[in-house]
Amino acid sequence: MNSLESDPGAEPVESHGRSNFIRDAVIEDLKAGKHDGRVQTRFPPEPNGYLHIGHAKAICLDFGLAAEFGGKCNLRFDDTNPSKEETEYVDSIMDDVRWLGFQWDGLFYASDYFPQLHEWAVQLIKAGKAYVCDLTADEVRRHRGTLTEPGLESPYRNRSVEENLDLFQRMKNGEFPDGSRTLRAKIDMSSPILSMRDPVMYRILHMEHHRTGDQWRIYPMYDYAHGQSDSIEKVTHSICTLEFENNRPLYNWFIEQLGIFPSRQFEFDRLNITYTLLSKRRLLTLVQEGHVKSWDDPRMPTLSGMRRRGYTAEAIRTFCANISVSKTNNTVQLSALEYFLREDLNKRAARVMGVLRPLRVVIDNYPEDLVEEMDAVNNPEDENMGTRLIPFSKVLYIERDDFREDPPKQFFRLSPGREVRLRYGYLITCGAVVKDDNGNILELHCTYDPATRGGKTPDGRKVKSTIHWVSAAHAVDCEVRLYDNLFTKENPNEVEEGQDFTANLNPSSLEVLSGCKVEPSLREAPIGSRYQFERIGYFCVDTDSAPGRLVFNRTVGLRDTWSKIEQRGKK
RNA sequence: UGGGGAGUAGCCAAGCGGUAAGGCAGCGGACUUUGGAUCCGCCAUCCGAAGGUUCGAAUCCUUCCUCCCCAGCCA
Repeated sequence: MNSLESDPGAEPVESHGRSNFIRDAVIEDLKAGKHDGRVQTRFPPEPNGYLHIGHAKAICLDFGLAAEFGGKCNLRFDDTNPSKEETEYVDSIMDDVRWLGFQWDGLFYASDYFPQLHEWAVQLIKAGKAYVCDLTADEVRRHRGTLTEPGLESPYRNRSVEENLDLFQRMKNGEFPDGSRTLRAKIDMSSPILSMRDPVMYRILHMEHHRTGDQWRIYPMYDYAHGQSDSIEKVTHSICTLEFENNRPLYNWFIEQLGIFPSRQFEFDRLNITYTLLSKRRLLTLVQEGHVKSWDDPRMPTLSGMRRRGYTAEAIRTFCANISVSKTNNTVQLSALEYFLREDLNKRAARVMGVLRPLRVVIDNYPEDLVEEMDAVNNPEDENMGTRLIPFSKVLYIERDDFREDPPKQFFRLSPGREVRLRYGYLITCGAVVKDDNGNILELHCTYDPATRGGKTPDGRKVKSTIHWVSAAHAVDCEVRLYDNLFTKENPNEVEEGQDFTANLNPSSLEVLSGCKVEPSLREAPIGSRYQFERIGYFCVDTDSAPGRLVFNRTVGLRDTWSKIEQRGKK
């Protein structure tokens, strides 16, 4: 997994400076001289899964703001729940952030702050603001009340400071079993804000932590750890997603009670994309239940999956900059992501010719043993990428899709009696169609016009179509993996009663093609390298490749006007 | 239902009292040795609804409607 080190993707990140309400707030604070003009953010993932494109939006915001205003952005792992967290995730997250093109200032872990957090808890107990509660999880829930009814105070709410101190110490010492007691903040059981109804600060968990080992038997809850961690690092703008708006009063409460640096929380909308699931929990399910091969399966919206599929960091950043940041629930169409992907790949990917579904073509009037080297442009968008030579010979492969025995209206490609251009080759005219006993087309016999070498037409004659090809004797065999949406529904979460999102899985999200033919220049193509197969799409060399065994991923297809016309004709 | 958020085109999204930016998608056309790329044009008399204030309202006020989040010892 993650074996694309060859592509650090760390181009310098320019700040786009596109306006959004959080950026506006930062500018306001700067104008007001807040924090002496200091801007500091943080990206705080929990290491319980791989990062996906939704995280990329947050990363671009957090790091982008810091970069734009000369501030700092830390990477902080929110590792307060050892039951879900692993170092594998920590490592992948660091890889992904770097690959996206960002470098953190400080690298921290919430677990670094366990001692300080503990000390503050003791301080709150002494101040009568926290107490040890012996209620079970179930009892706590029943005491919490409902949306419309106030909660009930815990019978343990008014223990003496001494008793609380003693009990908390013994919790810490590991004297009590999991779930038997908690430390709770003493706030207000009748608050209309549920998170203020004496929230749990610490729970007992006899569990190995990925960093602190068996040092702790009590672990702080998110609400008790997050704001203080921000505060310790002197984060000025703590940016998170909308669902945490409910937690903001509590975030502020701890900071105020403790009288520590007042980090301020801002919430923005999380990213949704059609036909895509962006939830670590669900992505974990896909991996664990084997619906995909791994976290970096190219069909996954994880950054590692997208990277393996051939996405560039630049394309993802441009996408994030363009969808902007607001507070509305939204679902961006997949086509928007693909647009920015193609836009970037168009500029950087070398053009090559590759035939996915080969159809043999014999040029009857071409000399038996002649091989000509044809000049081809590597990238019409970038002259600096130069040219290369492609061998042309008597027997070629063309795409099966580029031939129709009985061409529909508007089909401009090859058909009996018709002339087309072989890109950088010659103009050829189709003669005989050879079939087997079942009527399957085996090969085509064509004739070429020697005056059209390189695909030129000295007589000014026009052909309606130019198609790609590969010389049969020189072609390199390879496997090509075509990907389609992982889900068949725009909203994969929309399911019938009794089903779960896996019911919307697309059974043909992966199509493996073998016996594909690519031009010889690709023989030694390194893993991760990206190409445009002319007229087909963008492809990259997959990590499953090995010497003598080339595997390509289709990153995304080219815009396909013909298929649109054809679809329209069918309706 | 108590609390917290949000409603501008098919999808994102600017706009902050002076008469609806931009992008994606779509449609038309030009160009083309990729049906690619590029270029040009079209695409909201209207901003969830209804009232009101104002010379003037997407922007201010009132009421209503819809959607999202919160009742983990998850984050």
